[in-house]
Amino acid sequence: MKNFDIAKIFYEIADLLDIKGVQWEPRAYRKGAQSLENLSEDVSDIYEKGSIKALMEIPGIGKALAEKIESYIKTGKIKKLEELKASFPKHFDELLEIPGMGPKKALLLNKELNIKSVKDLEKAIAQHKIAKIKTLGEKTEQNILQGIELLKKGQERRLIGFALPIAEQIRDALLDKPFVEKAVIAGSLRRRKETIKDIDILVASSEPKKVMDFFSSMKIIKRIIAKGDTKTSVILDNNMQSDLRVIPESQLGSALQYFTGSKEHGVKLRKIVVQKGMKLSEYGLFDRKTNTLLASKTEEEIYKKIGLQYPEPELREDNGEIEAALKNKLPRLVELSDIKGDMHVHSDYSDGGNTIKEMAEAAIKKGYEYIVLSDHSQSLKIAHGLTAQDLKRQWKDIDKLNYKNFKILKGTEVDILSDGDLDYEDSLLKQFDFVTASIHSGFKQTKEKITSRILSAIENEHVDCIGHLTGRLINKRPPYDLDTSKIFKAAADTNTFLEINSHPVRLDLKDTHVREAISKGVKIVINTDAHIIDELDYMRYGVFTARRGWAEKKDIVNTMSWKELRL
DNA sequence: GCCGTTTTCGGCCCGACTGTTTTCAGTCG
Repeated sequence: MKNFDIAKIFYEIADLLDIKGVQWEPRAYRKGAQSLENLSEDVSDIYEKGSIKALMEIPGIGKALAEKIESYIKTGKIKKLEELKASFPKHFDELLEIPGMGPKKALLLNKELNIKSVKDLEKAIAQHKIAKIKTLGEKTEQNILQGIELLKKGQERRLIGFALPIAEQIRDALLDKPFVEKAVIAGSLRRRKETIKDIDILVASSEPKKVMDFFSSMKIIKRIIAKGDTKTSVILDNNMQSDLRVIPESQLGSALQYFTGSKEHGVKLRKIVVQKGMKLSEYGLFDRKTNTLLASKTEEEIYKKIGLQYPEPELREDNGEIEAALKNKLPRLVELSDIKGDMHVHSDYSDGGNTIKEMAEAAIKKGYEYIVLSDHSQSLKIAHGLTAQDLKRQWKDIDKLNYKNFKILKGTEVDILSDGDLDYEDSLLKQFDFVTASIHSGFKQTKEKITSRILSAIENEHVDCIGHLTGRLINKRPPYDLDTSKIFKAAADTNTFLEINSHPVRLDLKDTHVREAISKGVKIVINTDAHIIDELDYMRYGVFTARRGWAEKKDIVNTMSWKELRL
């Protein structure tokens, strides 16, 4: 679909126009881009049916943007972007990726210190030049430095929500080939870590050369680092590294065990193997004395022969899973198919991109029994937070939508305000079926203050759940300072649920929090916080996080039907 | 650059937070 490619270009144009100091236009491009992303139909199809005129029917697309879409469909290029790019130094737009760096600061730095790239900027900071600029200062210099560090980390490790779809695309392309028997994603992606450094793929095939040739000629590959009989390493066009290994199908299990990791899990596992008079490598499990092959085809066989319960990949971090497996005490992890509803979704009543009806019908398609419509509360003006009057209208709308075997529950994502009060009165809160309370302001308050804000929300009898507890945005914003153990205890005591927000940039609670919370008796809800129907698909990332936190079905609230929930 | 009238120009979500400038500009969501 071309929609997303064009949207990306529009976003780029918007950024560059921002640097130029152009007013309003960037907003128009961003709006147009968003609109394209929300479109279910391919723009090329729309264009073919009714040319420019049909394109202009799309909200946020006028004559100018429609012409640019036409140009992209016809030529694969948009002249305006090329021209804008040409008017800036080559890596100048990278500066905007630094958190806290906007167009104005970037332009100022360029003017005062001739800074053209992140590299130039680092040099200037090392020489302490930023602090000396009139309108900037010591703090700003430090903040920029931290921003650069965060940015670099971000480049090292990409979000699983970014990496997994790419890995799946490569895997599926391989599976399509007749000379590929099996293709599996391994490494940290298979363990479902929240961030990923490179993409590891294993292929079972008896024709390794053909596999390597196909892989290294794929379109998304930018550069080949190494290419051999069993292993090929490449750099993808998104700058991630990807390693492909080819083995005979008979060794897929041992190879998968080896290349899934983690390293620590493997080390400890092999220690036990040695104690038992065996040896384990990527080629198989062997008897140490006779060198006879004991197992290699599947991971299940291998773990069984070692005398261990099979650990799901998400558990393999040497966090006690080997000890538990020896005693046959591994948890039976929750699965995506256990999820019966999404308890935190938005609609176009606040800042969502789809109507209640559209969200509901997308949820029905996923096989859910319910959603909890949880639009923002009144103080969050930026997101069109709902007033009590808006809610009355919304509830009427919900009541009109009456589905068989599917329920739209009346909820809210109510703001926990800076002073700790909730954004709605108790008399209103009690009318909701389900109340999620979240923080969207005052991120930099002291640990005591933020903790007490959350504790008071937890203690409110009408609050059912706390949304994205720590507020972190992976690689972008650190979590706020919190006393999580106090919070987990209070949540358990009051039977207030904690959310795993499944958005790949949040994953909040994170895996380790989940495990701790569950051990203290806290119940967890896995939500997507979807603002458009496509984001309902984020559910799997939340489930991954729950599994990495050793969560079972019984720990997860939304594995229950809405009747069991008794809302 | 889009949209919707007041029908061809003027408005476009706006408040919190930060740092530094002392009365506000830049960034974020």
